[in-house]
Amino acid sequence: MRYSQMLLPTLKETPADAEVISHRLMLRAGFIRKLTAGIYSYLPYGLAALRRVETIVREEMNRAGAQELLLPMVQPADLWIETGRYEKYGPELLRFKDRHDRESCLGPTHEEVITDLVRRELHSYRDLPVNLYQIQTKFRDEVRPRFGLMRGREFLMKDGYSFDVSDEQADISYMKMYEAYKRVFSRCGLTFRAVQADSGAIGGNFSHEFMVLAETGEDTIVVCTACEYAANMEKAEVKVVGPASSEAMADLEKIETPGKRKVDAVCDFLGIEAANLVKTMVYLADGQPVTVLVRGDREVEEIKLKNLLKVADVVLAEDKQVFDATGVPTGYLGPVGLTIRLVADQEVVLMRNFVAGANEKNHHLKNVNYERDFQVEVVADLRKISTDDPCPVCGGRLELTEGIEVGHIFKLGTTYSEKMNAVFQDSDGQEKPFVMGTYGIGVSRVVAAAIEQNHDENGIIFPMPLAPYQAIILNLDPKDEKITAAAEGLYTDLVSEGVDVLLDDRDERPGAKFKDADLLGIPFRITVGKKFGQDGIVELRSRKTGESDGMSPDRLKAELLARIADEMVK
RNA sequence: CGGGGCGUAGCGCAGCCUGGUUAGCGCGCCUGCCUUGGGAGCAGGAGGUCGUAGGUUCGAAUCCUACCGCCCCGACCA
Repeated sequence: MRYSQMLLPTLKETPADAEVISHRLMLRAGFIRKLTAGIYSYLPYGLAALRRVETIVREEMNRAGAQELLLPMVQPADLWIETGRYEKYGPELLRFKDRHDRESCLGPTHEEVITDLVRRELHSYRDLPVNLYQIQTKFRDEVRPRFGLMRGREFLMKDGYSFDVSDEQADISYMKMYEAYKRVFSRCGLTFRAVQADSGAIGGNFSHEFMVLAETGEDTIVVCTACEYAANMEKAEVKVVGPASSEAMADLEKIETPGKRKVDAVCDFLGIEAANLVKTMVYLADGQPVTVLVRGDREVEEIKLKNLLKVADVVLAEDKQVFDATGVPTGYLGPVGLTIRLVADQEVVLMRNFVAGANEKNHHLKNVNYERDFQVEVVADLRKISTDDPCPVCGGRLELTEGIEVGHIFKLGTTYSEKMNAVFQDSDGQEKPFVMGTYGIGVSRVVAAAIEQNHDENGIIFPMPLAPYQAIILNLDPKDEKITAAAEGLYTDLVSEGVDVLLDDRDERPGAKFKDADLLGIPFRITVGKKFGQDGIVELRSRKTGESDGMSPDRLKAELLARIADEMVK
């Protein structure tokens, strides 16, 4: 491609409404332009990067035995009513009526449509397993779109669905996708982790998120420094440390703690550690009060609580709500004698002689003990994991890191097939619901994540597999015949060798061309300038390392081909 | 949906508080000259419903009201 003929509007200054780095660079490098909140046009250069990701995804999906198809984006409400999601999905589902007054929606995901297709077309166990995928624009009417392509309302997604005869077979399909996803992100040249995610009702280790490690990530993940373990913070299970305290139980003692409501204040006042105190937190679980006990220095993980209670929503109760539910002002709540629902983090039952609120203003209790002084409904892992905790798998040291979710695979089981009566006849003649799995990759988000992970102060540094062009040739003086002939010759030769090359033939000064080349992040830059005029030398420079070598055009061709091949992740 | 901020030329901004001829600056764009290894220089030029609507006023970019749009934090979510 010739730069002079390409719609590639680079910006010297960053538009004011872009905050995160990938968004800024995508605007500056002429990738995208915003149409309205969360909705972007892809310009030729951005589309080329998107296509790179798509190609890798296709190759790996096909390799794993999946078949590509394309499902409609406009969907009838009826299907969504069948699964109950028309109500459940909420305002993120964009609904509208067509001219015949039929309720419709824009597809935010395609479980309903694919299940409908499969129930019509597949009837026998002989047809299974089958794995179908598409690469398509999704629309989710996000409350708060942000960060450019990172969280748009309209975005490009690969979504795939597997159908199997049994749970065991579905596990095999799942693992195939797990492996395929690892290959996809490796081939994209990304640093990522596959982490265990919250699999909600399904349970087990059958939900993984693929997280690209980058500071701007919206998720926090815990990774083990010693083994392969990695999990979303929300999901990370806490391994209970140590046996129960063997200390003898002391007598319960009520003490006055005037005005001491916060953990720190109580600890200072009594001269104890937060680890010897139990916090009593009241949550509203779908509106109903539930009390949670955790050690003073720990924090409640609300997702875990939500899953334990099997409710849609948990929020920390406000002071007034706490008082209404318990008759005790916040700060003096404790488990002893409390009459509302009570659940405890597993750590609490191991503690001896701890301090807790006395359920009376300005008073706390000393030497409280589980079982002797109070009972709870459930003991479970309810707190946030911390870097003090050991790895739940190997006991190693944990680290926290930010991640961008670029993929999510999930074993669905028969949830959808049962609701939609999608069944096949098994070898024994019985009708059975398909066992399903669902697998998504945020294609446009992968591009954003790649930029988050690969840039410097001058612009993007594309990993070779995602680069829209592998090399850019700078003709530094288009008015010089000799230089121009050399640049054009190199361009023609490289194109015929199958290299994706951009030729900067614009009538711009050298500085502008250098700046743009850096900004665009093309892995190799070939400069044809006055050194060629003098000694027949052209320059080959790596965007990543900044190293450059002068050489003859012939040598450059061979050298470039070898280095491109070298940087393509197989 | 709660909190905060912002809408003035394609982009980045000033002017607004304290109303007053023709609304400025830098970059970009157009023409010409000149220049060609890190976003040059000179000269000339085009480009504006000051987000929209209403109000106050002799007079509104500036004050008031409503609405619309955009960004950030939170809640939520992939």
